Amino acid sequence: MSSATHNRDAPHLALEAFLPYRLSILANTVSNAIAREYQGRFGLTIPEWRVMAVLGRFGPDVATGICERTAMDKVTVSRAMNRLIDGGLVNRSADDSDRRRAIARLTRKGRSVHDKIVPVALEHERRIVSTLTTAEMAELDRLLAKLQATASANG
Amino acid sequence: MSSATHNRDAPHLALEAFLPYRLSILANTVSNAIAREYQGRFGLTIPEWRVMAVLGRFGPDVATGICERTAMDKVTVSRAMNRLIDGGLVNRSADDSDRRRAIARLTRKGRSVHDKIVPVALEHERRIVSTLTTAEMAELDRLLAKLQATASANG
DNA sequence: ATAGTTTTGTTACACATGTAACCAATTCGG
DNA sequence: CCGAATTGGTTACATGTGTAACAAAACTAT
Repeated sequence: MSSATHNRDAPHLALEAFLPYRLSILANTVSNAIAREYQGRFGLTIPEWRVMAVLGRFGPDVATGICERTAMDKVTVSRAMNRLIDGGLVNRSADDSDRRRAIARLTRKGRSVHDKIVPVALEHERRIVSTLTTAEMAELDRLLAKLQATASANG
Repeated sequence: MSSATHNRDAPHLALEAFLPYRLSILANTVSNAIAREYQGRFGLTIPEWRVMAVLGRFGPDVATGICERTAMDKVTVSRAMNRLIDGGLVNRSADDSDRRRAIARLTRKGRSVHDKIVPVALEHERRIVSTLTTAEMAELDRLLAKLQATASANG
């Protein structure tokens, strides 16, 4: 096993304290843990589940709307939607007033799957934040919002 | 444009407040912003830069060690290392006491690139956290550590 | 009306990724 | 010792991803 000491005489990045790195690890750990559940039980990928969550949360929507709400690429959304349609979880109907647009909505089956996953996802989140006090949760909320605002602006 | 109101009478997930989702967006926003800089200027991918950061931070190491420190898959590390070796940024020498192991280290060129990127990465991080007070930074640090510990345990 | 532009969504391509299978070196058990 | 299990690392395959090119529909403005 190599030493845990770091180089003192050269510039280096304290990776274990570097915010982008920590955020990335944390986000992956959390997302993957939840994803395992709905991938195993329902065969859904992360983009697929996100599309369903948006439809369940905000009602029928066009692909562009889902892009905005999920921050996912439109290609990713397009493909996720097609897989959901193949699986019978979502259907799509043309918008008569603008035939480029296709309005997606959860099917009865899709709604049923959605309603089964939501509690699982919420329970998972609850477990993860369960070590935080109410005040800490509020503070986390505030800090994440602040960071996101700055990061988006600098993007 | 569809309404911003949500479904009140069915279970739904308030995506915009859902922690895994927010973490994922934030981590991607931040990582991509920094990645653009070292991809554009040095042609490095995120895994490649992470390998270099670990070698610069902790000194020569075997692939397994890098996997542990970065939480990246061993295949990802293997490929990133090979690209770095092709580019002359890293070299590898067999460990005589265990010839399965190959110890990677930054070349002079690799060290030079590393030393150019570190300040850029730190400056980027500084910009992002610059809206936080010292107390908020400390709190963020604490909260992320707490979340990571719980998430890892539940993984 | 109609040419040019914008918007919505899909397809083609190039590339990154993880799982699983694999090879080679080492260690473990008898 | 010697075969079996383990470990370090790479390769093959299937899949996921984003950029760019594209097609179709709808605006815009003469």
